[in-house]
Amino acid sequence: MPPKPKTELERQHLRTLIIDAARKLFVSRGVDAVTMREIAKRIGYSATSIYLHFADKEALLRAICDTDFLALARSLKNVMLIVNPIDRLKALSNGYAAFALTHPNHYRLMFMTERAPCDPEQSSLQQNSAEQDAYYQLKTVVSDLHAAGYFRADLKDTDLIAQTIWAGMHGVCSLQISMSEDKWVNWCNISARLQLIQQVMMRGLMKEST
Amino acid sequence: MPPKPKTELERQHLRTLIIDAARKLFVSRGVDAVTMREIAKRIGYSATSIYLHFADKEALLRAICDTDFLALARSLKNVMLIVNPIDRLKALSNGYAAFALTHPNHYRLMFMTERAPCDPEQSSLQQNSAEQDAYYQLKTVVSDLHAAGYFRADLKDTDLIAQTIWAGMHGVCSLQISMSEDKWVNWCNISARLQLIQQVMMRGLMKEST
DNA sequence: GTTGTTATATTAACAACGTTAAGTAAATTG
DNA sequence: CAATTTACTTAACGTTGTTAATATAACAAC
Repeated sequence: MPPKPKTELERQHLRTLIIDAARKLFVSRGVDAVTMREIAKRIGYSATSIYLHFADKEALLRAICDTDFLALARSLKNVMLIVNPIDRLKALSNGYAAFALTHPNHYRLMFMTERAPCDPEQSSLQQNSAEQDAYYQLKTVVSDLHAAGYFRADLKDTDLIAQTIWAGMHGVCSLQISMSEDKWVNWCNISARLQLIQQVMMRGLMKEST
Repeated sequence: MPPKPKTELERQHLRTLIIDAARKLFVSRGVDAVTMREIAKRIGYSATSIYLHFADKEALLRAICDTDFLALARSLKNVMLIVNPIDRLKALSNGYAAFALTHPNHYRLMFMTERAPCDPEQSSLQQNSAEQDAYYQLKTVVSDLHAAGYFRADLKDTDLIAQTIWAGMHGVCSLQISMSEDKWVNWCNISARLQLIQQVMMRGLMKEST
């Protein structure tokens, strides 16, 4: 393949090409199949070419994570338009679970794998953006619910509430992803588990009247 | 090293020697450092000798998991003696979290890593044993609480309740293990998160009167 | 006691991985 | 047109998991 002359910011295009190829590999063949050589093959380049765009595999995986975080936030963008905060929280939870269970390998990479901690300074994503930051989306709903007086009187830290709700959903989703085939446990239907954890979160965090 | 004559069931001893060496490696140097060669070095054998006792690395990891599951159940054995089921559930949750957070690498291996599903038939552990099966321990407490009429009227499936409590605890612990260094989220104190999820579970699952 | 046979371990070696070094061809620059 | 730079490739290295080939020691049989 003949080496072309220098290019402007179509370097960026190549970066996203690499990332997309890797993400498709993730989906179709799982984590272990995502090798530098295989990624390169998919885009018609040599494996070493990837190193012209990413310092190492870790950096590439981080970039993939960024893309996935963005995809998650985008998939939740519409539910943020729901006015009623209770309905919005339910829809947000359901959307989160849907993302996790339809993209288990991506979810694994994003939330279940050891990785150099994500630094907002270095990320391409905008923190506290309603369209790019899923955690901010959750925190917004929690804030709205808090302002409307839904939560129990002793609950004042919106971060703490948000992280607890997240933990509940993440617990169900991640157990489903990594252990649902395990015969040791008599697993209940995933829908039932998702429904109950949401109910429990609501009941546990909110005032009785609700 | 001179090859000794055949041995009886001190083969078993060698197996546990390998497993223990690997587990210590897990603790001290993390998942990536656990290579067949490094394990072998620790026990003074050649890497290929391990294959006389385990089919492959997966089988060894599964055996390590078994040992860890047993260790978890053992660490919870004493709390099972608590008579009051509410106190017992609290103690069980706290013990579970303590295990997870003091042995994060083991916890990762047990509950957060892709692995051939554990088949009770092949496991060395006894299912439904109060001393070897942590899930059974949880289910027992849930059953006791259910029998004593603590749970809301619409909750009848003890498996579903147990799995939901588990998911809540697992959610907090696993997020702590894999994301606590992440700067994107303004993480609250882990103790506060553990306390709140337990409260929420109790309130969410049990009758108001409690 | 020599001879097999078997069990236990070793060293060599392979394929696949991430990654670095060295080399090559096209465009740009003086 | 020579020199440099850019974008890539192929070779190669070190480390993995794993298999093949080999060696050594005990036991059994005659």
